[in-house]
Amino acid sequence: MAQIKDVAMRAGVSVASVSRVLAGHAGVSESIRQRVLMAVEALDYRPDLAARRLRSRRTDTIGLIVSDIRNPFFTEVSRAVEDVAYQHHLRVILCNADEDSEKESLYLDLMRDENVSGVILSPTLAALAGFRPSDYPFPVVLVDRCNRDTTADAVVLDNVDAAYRLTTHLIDSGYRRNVFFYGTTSATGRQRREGYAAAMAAHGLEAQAEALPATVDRARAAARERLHRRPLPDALVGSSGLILLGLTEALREAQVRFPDSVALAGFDDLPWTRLVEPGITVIAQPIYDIGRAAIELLLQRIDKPEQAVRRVVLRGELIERGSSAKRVQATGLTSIA
Amino acid sequence: MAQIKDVAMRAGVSVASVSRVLAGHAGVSESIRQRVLMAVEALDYRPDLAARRLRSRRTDTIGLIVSDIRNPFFTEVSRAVEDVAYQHHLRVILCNADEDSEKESLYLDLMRDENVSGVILSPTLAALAGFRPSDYPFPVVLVDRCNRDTTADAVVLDNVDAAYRLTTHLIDSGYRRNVFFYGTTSATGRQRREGYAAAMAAHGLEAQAEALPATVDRARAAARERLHRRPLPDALVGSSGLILLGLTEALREAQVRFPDSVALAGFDDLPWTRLVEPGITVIAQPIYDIGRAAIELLLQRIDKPEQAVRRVVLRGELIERGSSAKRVQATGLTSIA
DNA sequence: AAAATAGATGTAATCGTTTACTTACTACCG
DNA sequence: CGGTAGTAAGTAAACGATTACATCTATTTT
Repeated sequence: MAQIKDVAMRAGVSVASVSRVLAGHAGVSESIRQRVLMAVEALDYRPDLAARRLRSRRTDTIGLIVSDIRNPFFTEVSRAVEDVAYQHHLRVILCNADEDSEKESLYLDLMRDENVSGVILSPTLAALAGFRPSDYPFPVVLVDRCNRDTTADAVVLDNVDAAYRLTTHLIDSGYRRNVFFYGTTSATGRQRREGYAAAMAAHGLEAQAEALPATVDRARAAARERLHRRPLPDALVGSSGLILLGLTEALREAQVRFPDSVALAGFDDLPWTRLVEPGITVIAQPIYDIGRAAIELLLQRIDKPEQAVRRVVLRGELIERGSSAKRVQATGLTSIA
Repeated sequence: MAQIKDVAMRAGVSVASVSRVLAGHAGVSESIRQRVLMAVEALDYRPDLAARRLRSRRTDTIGLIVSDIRNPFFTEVSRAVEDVAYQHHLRVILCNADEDSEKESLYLDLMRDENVSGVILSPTLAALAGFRPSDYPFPVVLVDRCNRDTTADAVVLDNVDAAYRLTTHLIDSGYRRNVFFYGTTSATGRQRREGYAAAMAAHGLEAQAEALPATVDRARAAARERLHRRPLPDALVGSSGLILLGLTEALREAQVRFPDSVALAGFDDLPWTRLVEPGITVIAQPIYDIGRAAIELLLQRIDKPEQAVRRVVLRGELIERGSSAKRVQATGLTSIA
């Protein structure tokens, strides 16, 4: 394997010059530049990254810590992050913290060991409470989750507003007894519940929110249980893609047709929400953009560590489908046997 | 930041002893061992990974190169790989090659630069043709895609057999004019087409296979086109989860009900295949197991580079659902206006 | 009891870069 | 014309571990 000194020798220059050419530093004559590049080419020289990282104290690596890459939201975020990162010659270390704050801080320690240039984090509630960027030896950008009072770079959806609009849409469509299933494990679920509650209150309706861990299984179980209680809800609302999936499965399983018996709506415009007849009304998040904004914020922060803290809030788009079709006013006939 | 010499000083031993204790090497007395561990604890010492990697020439990092992490198949594979890798204190570098052989070899070069311990690769056709593990400076395990004559560690599904069983099931259920939509960009699609063709031939039926790039959009377009031609197929079969999704969208869009007008079946037991009424018949792949087998194979290969080449073939499970329900024998009445 | 061996520990070389510092040269200015 | 910048290139000292090799002690062997 060719080393930098081999290149230097072949080009008839010092190793310092080779290093300078490769780093793109100014102040190196064109003739040396050319000779070095030719030698690099001829020897197929590739710098040893371990040595470079040791000496330069930079790793050009970032960490991405999410709860679970299998959650389609984070899948898409990770794809965006990786696209942009690789374009900037950065590596990405992906970590699944499984909504477990212990695992999360384990991974954050790992990031320190790796001496990463920065981290994109979708924090657990524990990490978010009293989160201070200065507690970490690297820049951190929060994604998807962030409290109102958190002072850190962050990219989030307008959760409260989106849930408010979704709920209002249901009410306007004639559904009044709307039950909101939300994840308690993250700040996002709480904020969406808040928007839901506000919309219900604005119409003089009683909020019924069911708190649960944000998994498909738990959502299915909770919905199943709720469908056995009376009075039956007018609509079920899921605060995330996973929860919405669980709700949908429960309705199918109980053979409750929507929107005839119970309407349905939720978050995340995943392919299946279009396929399930008659289509599910959702708030579509610009997920790829969220990921891209996060990595771009991080790149800027790495570049200018002292720059003012910034928060990017993206707007969710309401997509109306059959699952929340305007209710035919035949009150009293909507309950199932 | 504490260094190894600080630890050595505090423990009253040499740096070599500290290194040996941390590496878990034998031949170090219990008393020194204890003193070192206490000093490490007291100073919160964390070894510098760049230095370690430079000197030891090992990175404890592996590469995972797939076409697109957003493909649920690879999402699940990556989760399995990461789970096992982190358990073994290995980092994972994830790369999306987008089914582009140029990008793929770019990433393979990157793996060389990173001096990874090994790579798990879902190869493009170009990479697979004449693939030789010895062409790479690191061990490679193939996943999902592999030719009959490829001599390399690999983990794949019994593609030919699975497609054969799926097709036979359709034929047995009364569907004879079955059109197979398969991806040409990977070896997997071709193998599944082979199984399909064999099953059709075994029943004296004419195979109709539509080749296309394995994306949702292309599959939807191809199916849409086919649904405008006459005679209408008895069944559509998709050779992957993405293709099956495209087919399903096309059927919905054309308002063709399945299985009444046209039956439907395919690969990958994704959550939505259960939700779409009346459920879609699929071959379920043990995806997590595929990923786990791949990383385990890689770990063993790293451990014993000279070990014989191994191939793990996992069996797909046929899950029958409504989309391929036994046809009511009312021949001639199945075409739509 | 001397020699050989094994085992624990320490010393210092090494991994392959980047970069601070030195040197050489040129050009400009008073 | 001497002195002073300014620029381009080179020399060698980091970076912080691991590990080959040397050393020392204790034990076994002859």
